[in-house]
Amino acid sequence: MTTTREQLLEAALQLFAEKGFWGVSLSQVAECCSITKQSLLHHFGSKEKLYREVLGRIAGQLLGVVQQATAAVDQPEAQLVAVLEGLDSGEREMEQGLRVIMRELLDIGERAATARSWPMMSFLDGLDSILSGSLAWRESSRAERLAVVYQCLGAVNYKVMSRTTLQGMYGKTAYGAFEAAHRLQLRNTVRWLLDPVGINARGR
Amino acid sequence: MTTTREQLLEAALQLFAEKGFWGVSLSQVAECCSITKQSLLHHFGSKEKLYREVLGRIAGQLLGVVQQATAAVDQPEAQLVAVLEGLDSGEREMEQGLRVIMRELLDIGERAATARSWPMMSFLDGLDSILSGSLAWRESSRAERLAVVYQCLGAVNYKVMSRTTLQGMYGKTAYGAFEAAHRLQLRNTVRWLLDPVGINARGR
DNA sequence: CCATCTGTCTACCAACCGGTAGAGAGTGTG
DNA sequence: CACACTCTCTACCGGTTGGTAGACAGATGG
Repeated sequence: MTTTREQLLEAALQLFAEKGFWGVSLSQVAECCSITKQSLLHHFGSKEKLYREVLGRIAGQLLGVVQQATAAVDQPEAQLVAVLEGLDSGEREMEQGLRVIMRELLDIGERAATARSWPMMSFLDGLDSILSGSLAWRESSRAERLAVVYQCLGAVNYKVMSRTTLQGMYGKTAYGAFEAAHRLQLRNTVRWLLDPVGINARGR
Repeated sequence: MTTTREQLLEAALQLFAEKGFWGVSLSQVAECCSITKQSLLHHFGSKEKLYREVLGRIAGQLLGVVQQATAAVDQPEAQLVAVLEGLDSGEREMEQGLRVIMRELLDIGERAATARSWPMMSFLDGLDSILSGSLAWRESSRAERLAVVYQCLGAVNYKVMSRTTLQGMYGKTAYGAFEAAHRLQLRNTVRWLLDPVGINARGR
């Protein structure tokens, strides 16, 4: 049985993903679980704390994707692909998490003043160590690896963020074709990025 | 001389970029130009209309980047690189525009119900036609080209969105190294993506 | 000189915001 | 039974929101 607290967190995740921190009111979150705003406040103390808890959940989820990928397969290339496809699995909770993270990225500088440790740090570290394990990037600088990681993450994230829009713009079937092409394209790119033969061609 | 109206639009762009539609109040925008909220409303009628006008400006700006790139150079590869580097030029107004667009992407589904034609459509079309002009993608499907476009756009956008965060996380000098690596990496990827020799290797 | 238009202002509105205080209900636990 | 604890509730707070009504100043133009 799911506790009220958990239901609240789930509803908060969804709403924060859809409308962002400033776009969501506590009463809206509470209403989703058919309780009053004041009961919600009893559970979490403040809006900021609720948000932070949601953020923590997402961080854990992302870390889980990395751990699962590194445990499942051996080759760095396959691991990276597994992570990226994990993020792009289409699962609702994952998409919502990525949306919140993206909003968090956009909002930083505003609420960031209230010292909130960036929860994605360890996730990035995980990806970095995957890359460090590959032949192609074994002796690269951290900046170079981060650039590669960011290129992959950017491609996946931007696509996930755009899903609703693109579906509305092109229709569901056309979007399906795009999604398939994007997935294939990304996999090929990763293969190329981690191909040790191509090092010189990449101009490092 | 810049009119009050233009000053307001500029301030609105900056604030919408920083805090999003719901995070900005009309009084804040007005305060930036030292007038009252009610005077602002006199100019634009409503918050939604002000926002739409800002969005229109950004769309024009993005379109300008594409037109400038296609006018300046001939080869599709160089054109695409020019567009991407135009987006990533570091210019304040451009970064703010991209941030607003990203927020718009995230918010859609919420305010999208109020029938707002997606202003990025023609921008995407421009990139699509650049790609169509390349040897590698001349006979591809629209979905395939869109996948490539999205991969590039995603990489650039995600990096621009993350700038503040990464600078705070790694420091300014380390971020500079990352930025250089990312730029180089992206250019190499574009070169590879548009290389007609590699078509079969990409598994199409 | 008068009429019109533009821009800004003060004053105000109902609605909602995040958060507090405190009461009541239900559930163990001694 | 009595106490404590968890949860939810109603009632309320000061402050802010987007938006309206109407007055006033200054320019423009017939």
